[in-house]
Amino acid sequence: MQKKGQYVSSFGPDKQNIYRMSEIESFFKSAFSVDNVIFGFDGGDLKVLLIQRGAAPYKGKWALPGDLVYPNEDINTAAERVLEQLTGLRGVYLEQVKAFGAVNRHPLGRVITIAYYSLIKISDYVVTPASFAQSARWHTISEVGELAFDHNEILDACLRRLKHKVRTAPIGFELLPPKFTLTELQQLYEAILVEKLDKRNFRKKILAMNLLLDLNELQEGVAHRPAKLYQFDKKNYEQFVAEGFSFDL
Amino acid sequence: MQKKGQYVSSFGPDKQNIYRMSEIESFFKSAFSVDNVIFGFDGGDLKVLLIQRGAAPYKGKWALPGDLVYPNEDINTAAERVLEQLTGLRGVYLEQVKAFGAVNRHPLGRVITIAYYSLIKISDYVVTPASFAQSARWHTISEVGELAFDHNEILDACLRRLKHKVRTAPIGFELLPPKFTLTELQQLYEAILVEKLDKRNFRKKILAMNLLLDLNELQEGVAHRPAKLYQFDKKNYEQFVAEGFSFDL
DNA sequence: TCAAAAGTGTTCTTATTACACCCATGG
DNA sequence: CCATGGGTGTAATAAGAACACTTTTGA
Repeated sequence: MQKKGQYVSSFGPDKQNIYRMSEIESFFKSAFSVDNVIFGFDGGDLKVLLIQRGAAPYKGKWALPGDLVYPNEDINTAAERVLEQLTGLRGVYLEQVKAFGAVNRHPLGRVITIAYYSLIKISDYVVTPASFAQSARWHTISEVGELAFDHNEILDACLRRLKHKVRTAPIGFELLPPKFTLTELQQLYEAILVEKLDKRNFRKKILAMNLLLDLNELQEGVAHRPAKLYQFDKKNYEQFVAEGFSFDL
Repeated sequence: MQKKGQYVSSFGPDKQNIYRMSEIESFFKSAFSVDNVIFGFDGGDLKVLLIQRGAAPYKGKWALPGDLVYPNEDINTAAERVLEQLTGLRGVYLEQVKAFGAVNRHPLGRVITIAYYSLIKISDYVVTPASFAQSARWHTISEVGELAFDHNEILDACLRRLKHKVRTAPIGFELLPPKFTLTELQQLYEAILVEKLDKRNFRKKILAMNLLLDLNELQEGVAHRPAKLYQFDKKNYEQFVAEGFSFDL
């Protein structure tokens, strides 16, 4: 550990010569990456999109999709790029969670990674022809085994963040098709929160928010009473927020 | 932007030769830093400890204390080191918030920073002889002006996190001396939340949690009825958490 | 006519809010 | 004896939890 007084402070108040390479070059032998926990929902389970590694280290292991951040690329852009390269999707919900920076988290060098999660409609995802995408598969959250690197820890942190966020912001809809039934919505929440919810209380609460647009359409071809279809009313939500409303489920 | 199929994925499933320097060396021309929002409370205002920069860039501007992360140092360790070098304190509350990685956030190179905040008892802080610490001053949060780099954005993010966390975990006590009155505790919450609280309701709620140990001691030397002194009961808190309790104010 | 999921209200309990006066001390 | 902040309880309202039966469809 450095002794007191050598403090640098974002290139330091006291270090005039911070750019002498003899002093500073070792700081530039590191890299940063982004890793993206891509969540999907198939009507029953919450899923995460993992790729199987084709090269060492951790060859054959499942891992989160990620990549090194390019020198001229914002970290958010890097996360969007990883998502788009794997799924072809743009403009989906994406949130940074935190950085993971243990010294030995990557066996081949010092790599700090920034963890993101994104929410996609699983039906929008089609396997792209790119070779890396061939090795991608959806995994049910509860059945994810041991992952490469510190990716289990990253997945856990993103899951915790999602569980919290889904109760305080209307982001659950990002995982559903544009038209959905109240039961589908409830099952989504139950899958994320890992908790059964009371049907009547759930419907009462969500409908009272006035965020769902009743499409006056019904399910078709189901062997039971067809459910009404709803859509998330984003315009209303934004107006309510402007008036001081905050989503709370 | 890279074209599809060149995806690397934490050194990639498909890149056998990722370590050929011709391909990868440009990723290692970056650095990471930590920046630490050190909060304190003086009985009236929430404060943040800033340092005045003595060198370009942003010479003379106030900035968050921070430093580059050493090649063999965990990021949390780096944040602890920054805190200790500036304040002499160890083992205080410290939490990572998120990474900031805009390409041009640092004018002299590509530096991604990981933001932390910490909570210290302002009375424990004494200016250390180290030269960098001479330039450190406590600033009332509401009076912080324009800071160096993207430090206003970082401060805002840490403040938002603190506001949330202080309601869901008993971390407010980290900012108070070991013995405190209920009014001091309430004023702390009011300063952080920027909101007046009802005295009776606040006391009822906090005392009902059984987290405060009544020390059977009174304030001395005050020109009014002396208040009872309390202490945070960490043992009780940990036991309650184990039993399923969660702090909520 | 059966199976399967949709849809719908009320009661009870718990938490939140609003609010005003007497008390103990030092100056 | 005055000024200052400490300390206390209750009633009204709102939010959350528990709970069961009828409806509509396809097979």
